[in-house]
Amino acid sequence: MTANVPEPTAAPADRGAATRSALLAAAREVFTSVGYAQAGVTDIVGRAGASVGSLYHHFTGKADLYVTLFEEFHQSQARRARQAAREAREAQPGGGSDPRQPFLAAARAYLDGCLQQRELARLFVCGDAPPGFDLIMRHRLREWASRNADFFARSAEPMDEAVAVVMTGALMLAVAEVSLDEDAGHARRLASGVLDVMSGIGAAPAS
Amino acid sequence: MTANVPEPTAAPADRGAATRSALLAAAREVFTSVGYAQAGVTDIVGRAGASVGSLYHHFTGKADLYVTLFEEFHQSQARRARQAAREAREAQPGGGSDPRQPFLAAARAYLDGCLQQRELARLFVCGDAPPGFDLIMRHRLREWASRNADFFARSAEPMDEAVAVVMTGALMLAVAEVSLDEDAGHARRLASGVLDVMSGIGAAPAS
DNA sequence: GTCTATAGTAAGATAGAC
DNA sequence: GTCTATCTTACTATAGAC
Repeated sequence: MTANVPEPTAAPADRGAATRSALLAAAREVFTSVGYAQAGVTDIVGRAGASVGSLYHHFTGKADLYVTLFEEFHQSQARRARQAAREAREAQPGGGSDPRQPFLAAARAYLDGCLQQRELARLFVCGDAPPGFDLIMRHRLREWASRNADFFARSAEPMDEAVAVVMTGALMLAVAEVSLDEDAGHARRLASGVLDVMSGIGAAPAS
Repeated sequence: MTANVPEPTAAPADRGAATRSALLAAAREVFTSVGYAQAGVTDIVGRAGASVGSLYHHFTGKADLYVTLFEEFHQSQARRARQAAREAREAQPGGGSDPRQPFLAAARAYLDGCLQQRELARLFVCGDAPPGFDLIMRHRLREWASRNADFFARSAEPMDEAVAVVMTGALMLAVAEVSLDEDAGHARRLASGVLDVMSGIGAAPAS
């Protein structure tokens, strides 16, 4: 019960977490301003008020810093999208009248998030990334879309793989084009247009 | 008219071209076996029977070697696709009965090429590439699809940009998935499925 | 004009003290 | 957990022979 030493065990642990956060924040600033390749590890630790050794204690290296930034961004995006899908599902009149609406709402939320956090989103699609990153991003979006597209499965057979590829591919390029577009208005219209086109894909051909 | 010295000026020039070809062939072998990052320039020039200086005479560096391999692959693919589009257009009964058929034939030819040159195609989508490469590849496929999708424009308004994004994105991911798939049969079926889905995209919604 | 051999350089990664 | 000093690696560039 010593009042002079508040949480003697918790404080040091928080200090590590604070360093980690500072490193991530600094990395975000440096990466978005000069790009990944140009960014030096020394620049990042300098801005974070930390040192090279700290960086390699918390992360495996520069690439890990970059990937971690993306993982956090993607998780945040997925949260928004999940929320939007839930609202769209509840807003529907009947039971499962149109299982595609939640997915489209989620995709719209994802694209909206890219528009709102434009600078960060641009970092991940500009092509200046650690080797193998686009594979990681592709995998994340692939599993995200496949999971959400399970809404389709409830209607008929277990969701055609080809439809998932088309949907995911379209979304991936839309994310890139929207994020890189200088004209915000044009980007917004493009996002809407892509969603319109995607909404027609599930339509059964009158065979 | 000296018969003893056949083309005294052409022979040295051919020698340079031969070195260049040898370097490209060696780079292809090394990259496809150990990947881009792991490949050393010394490995490449060693296998080519050339030297580091030769490499930097013909190319700007290791990245240029990789990009050149892709440009040649893509050009070859585009040639095949153009041929397939022409045949599809000529095979059509009426005049411009369905402007989508040539595009779909071209896309099918592109995917077929990836299946036939699987090892090389895999190199470009595995994620192990010089920084900024996926941006180059995206740009090439984007302009290729936009050019081919002009077939759509002949029917109504100047080709919706959103449709182009969906088509290109779908094709890009299909190329990646098909190239990386271990099971050749599954890859072939997936390619067909994606083309089927794409063929339904242009269909006018009954508004 | 083409190639060999050698040195430069820069940046990320690590070892070990505090 | 944090830091400083050091190292290693591999791409890049250049000088000079054929």
